[in-house]
Amino acid sequence: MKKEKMQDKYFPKEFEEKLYKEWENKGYFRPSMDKTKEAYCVMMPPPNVTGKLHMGHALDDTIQDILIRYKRMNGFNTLWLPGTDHAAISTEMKVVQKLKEEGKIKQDLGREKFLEEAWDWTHKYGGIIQEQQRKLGCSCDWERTRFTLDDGMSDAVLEQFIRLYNKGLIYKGKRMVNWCPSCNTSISDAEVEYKEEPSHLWHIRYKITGTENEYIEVATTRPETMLGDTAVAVHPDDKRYKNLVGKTCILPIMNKEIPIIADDFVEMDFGSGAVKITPCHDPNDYACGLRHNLEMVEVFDENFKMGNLVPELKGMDLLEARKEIVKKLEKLGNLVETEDYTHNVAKCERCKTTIEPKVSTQWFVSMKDLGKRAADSVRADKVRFVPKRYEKQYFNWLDNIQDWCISRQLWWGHRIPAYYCKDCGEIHVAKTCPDKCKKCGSKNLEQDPDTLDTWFSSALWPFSTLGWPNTENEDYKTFYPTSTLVTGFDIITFWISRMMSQGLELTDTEPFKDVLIHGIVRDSQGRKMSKTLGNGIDPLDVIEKYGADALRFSVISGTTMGNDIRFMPEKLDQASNFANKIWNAAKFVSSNLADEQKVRDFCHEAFEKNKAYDPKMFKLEDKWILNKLDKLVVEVSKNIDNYDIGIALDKIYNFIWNEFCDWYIEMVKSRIYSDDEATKVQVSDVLSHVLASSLKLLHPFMPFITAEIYPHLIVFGTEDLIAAKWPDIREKFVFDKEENLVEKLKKLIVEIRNVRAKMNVHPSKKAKLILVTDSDFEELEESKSFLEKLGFSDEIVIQKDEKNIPENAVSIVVDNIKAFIPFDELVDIKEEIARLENEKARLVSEVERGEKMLSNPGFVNKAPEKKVLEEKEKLNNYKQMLESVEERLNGLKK
RNA sequence: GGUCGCUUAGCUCAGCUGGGAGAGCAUCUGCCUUACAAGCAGGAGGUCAUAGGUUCGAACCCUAUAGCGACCACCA
Repeated sequence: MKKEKMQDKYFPKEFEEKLYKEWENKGYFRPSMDKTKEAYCVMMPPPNVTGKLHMGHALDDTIQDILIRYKRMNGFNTLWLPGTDHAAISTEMKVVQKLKEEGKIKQDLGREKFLEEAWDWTHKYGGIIQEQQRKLGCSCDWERTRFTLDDGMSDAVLEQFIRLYNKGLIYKGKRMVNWCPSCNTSISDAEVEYKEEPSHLWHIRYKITGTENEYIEVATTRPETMLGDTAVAVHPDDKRYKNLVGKTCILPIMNKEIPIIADDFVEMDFGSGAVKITPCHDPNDYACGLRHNLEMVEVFDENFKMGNLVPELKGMDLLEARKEIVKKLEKLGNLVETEDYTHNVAKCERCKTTIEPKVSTQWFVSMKDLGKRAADSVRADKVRFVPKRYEKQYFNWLDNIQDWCISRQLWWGHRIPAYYCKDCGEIHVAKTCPDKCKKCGSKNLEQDPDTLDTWFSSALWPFSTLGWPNTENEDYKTFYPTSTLVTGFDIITFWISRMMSQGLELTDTEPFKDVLIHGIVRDSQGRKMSKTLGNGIDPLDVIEKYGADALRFSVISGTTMGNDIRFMPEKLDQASNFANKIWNAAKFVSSNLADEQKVRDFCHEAFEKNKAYDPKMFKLEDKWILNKLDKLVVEVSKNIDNYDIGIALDKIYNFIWNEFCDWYIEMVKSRIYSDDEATKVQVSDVLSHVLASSLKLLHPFMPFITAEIYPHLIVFGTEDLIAAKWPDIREKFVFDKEENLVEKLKKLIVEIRNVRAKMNVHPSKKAKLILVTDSDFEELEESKSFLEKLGFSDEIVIQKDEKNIPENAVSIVVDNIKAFIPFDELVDIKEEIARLENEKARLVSEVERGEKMLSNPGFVNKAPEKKVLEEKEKLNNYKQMLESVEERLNGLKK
């Protein structure tokens, strides 16, 4: 079969899309479901259904794709399951916004119509990201795509809710929750972020009841809440206020008598040491209020405007009211001081609105036991975090966990499966509405209007996607628990800890074995990419310009797991230069291969099966590259297994560029162009094998270019690289000796070149090269052709002793090889002596260092034996070299 | 406030369990050598933040300090 000629230039756009379609059509993304193979499964963290791909996804997806492709090539039954998340608040906000633009509001529309709108929205904008993931080359099984609001997934959520409820782990309770006045819903602690804002600390004095001029001073950042104060608290040990505890004071403006109480949550050192207690509008105050059985007075109305406590302020915006109240207090003489103060303000993660604490009835998951189990499991090493340090963040969260508020006052999401009897109030938790109340028999039942936190369904992702609660289906049995979870550190608390706790509770096992944490992608200045800064880089623009392979390379090369990545556009140049280099090398190799059948007949299969190499088949440089390649395969495999994918990629990069292209191809060019067919067949075979193997190693990282090139080579098995077998791992490197020799010769060549440059020898001036060596004699004989590359020697003579060396020859020593180049009249003896003196000085210091090390009893006794032997050998080499240099020097000086 | 991380070449970053400092880009020198000038061959450039300690030996382990960053908690 004649191979098609490769395109002249590397244009990724010309084949990336074509290849992807081909892979998808041929079903390569589907798991093999071969029961004899070990399963490997990755669940893609579901992006927001209406989201777009950003650099974070590009990184996350690339890592996962690398793992999946690697495992696939290693014969695993691989499943990478993609999907999207309904993203409750985020999507609902967008739909509300859209309605607003049409002049409609959610409540007028009604629940059913609103949900229709939301589904329309989802269908319209959903799936964009999945198209983008295809462009990136993600080899996930699209046929198994899941959406968190799918029927199956919804059923899993109901099952989860009911099971936890029946076990008493879900309860409904009145609590102080974080309330977002803009989203109009409660949100969980994890959805709150804090932002420093400049503000003031107002010091206000409350008059002690029954006194004329005695006050107690409190400090607050929110004077507008003082209307709802129902106590003043001091620390029980605070001597300043000891005598006041139990007395009462007068709340200004309201002119209300409130108690002074002692509670040890008060910090004596802060402010005045006395705190006003507003149970309805501060979490600490609320807790304190419950402890002391204080009156609960709401200051605000349900829209977070001022309530009716002071009629003239009714309906006023909170910040306005703050000013008014401060004015009033000042007038009344109760304002003591206004201090500048920056404090952390709670903000809604989604819409950045200031969060208000609010007492309301919500559903909670009791997290204490669940959290402990999740933490213990990682402590017992049932799940491995990579890098390990992120375990601490995980523990930190779980060890201090609060109950999880899961109800949201939204419509877009899984509706809480709780039905209330309107007659007797009985709660029924069930998948569908019961016919009648189990207590009073009334048929007047109504479902809870609230929906569940998005993360409640996400917590089930590793198993609900596989068909749970049906644990008998093939996918669940095969792929659960999953293998590796890949995600960013920002989501450890939101997601990982919850998947762990829910997974352990509902499936009785850890949902994954490894957790691979990566950093975030920052801009070139190290800033977070954000919409407001406008510094985001659109991965699609990058793909358009440089190709997906370059993008993938740029986020993986030279990075470490868990560390942030600064995105340097220069790296894209490096990446596409690399791709171009590969392209050209492949073009060269493929167009110069000998007849395919002859190559196959020759010895090609020796590479494919784990056979020992036949040394007679190869030239020195072949052995060198083969040995290097085999070592590379071992190292890269090990690196990927350890998730050191950045290191793995850089090793492949270095091998292909520096070893294969710049040395091997250059070295064998004369053989490639040879008229002798046997020579050509031989070198074609090695060229094709080494390049094809490198492409295999590189394929997980840069799938497109590798797959495009691969069929142009002479390969065994499938021509579709995505399904090719990972290169064999050889136990023994039989050509270590040859590799070593070539490295020496490479050094020698460099040295010789330097000497020539130094001596100003014209390139056209040829010379004789005499190599003297005690060992490796045969190999040196064999390496004559290798050395011919030097190009300046008329003649290469190899001998065992230093006979017939002309006096004026320049000498170069590399390990146990001595080279002499008689430059005839060209050699300036003085310069040569100077050069040798330099060389001698270098060697003396090396010998000194070696001797010092080896005469050090600590080193000899404590260092690993291998290391000591290495050092000994090195020292011997240096000594020999030194001897030879000295000899030569003495000869010249005479 | 608690926890964690980072500090290595001009820039961006690697450096596995301690055993002679690395890559890419930038820069300098010489090459338009028929795969590739998006290239080739060479070179220069580092007290591995600082100060102590452990060790025969420290970029790596320990302690402290400084600068930067992240996460958690939140103080009214």
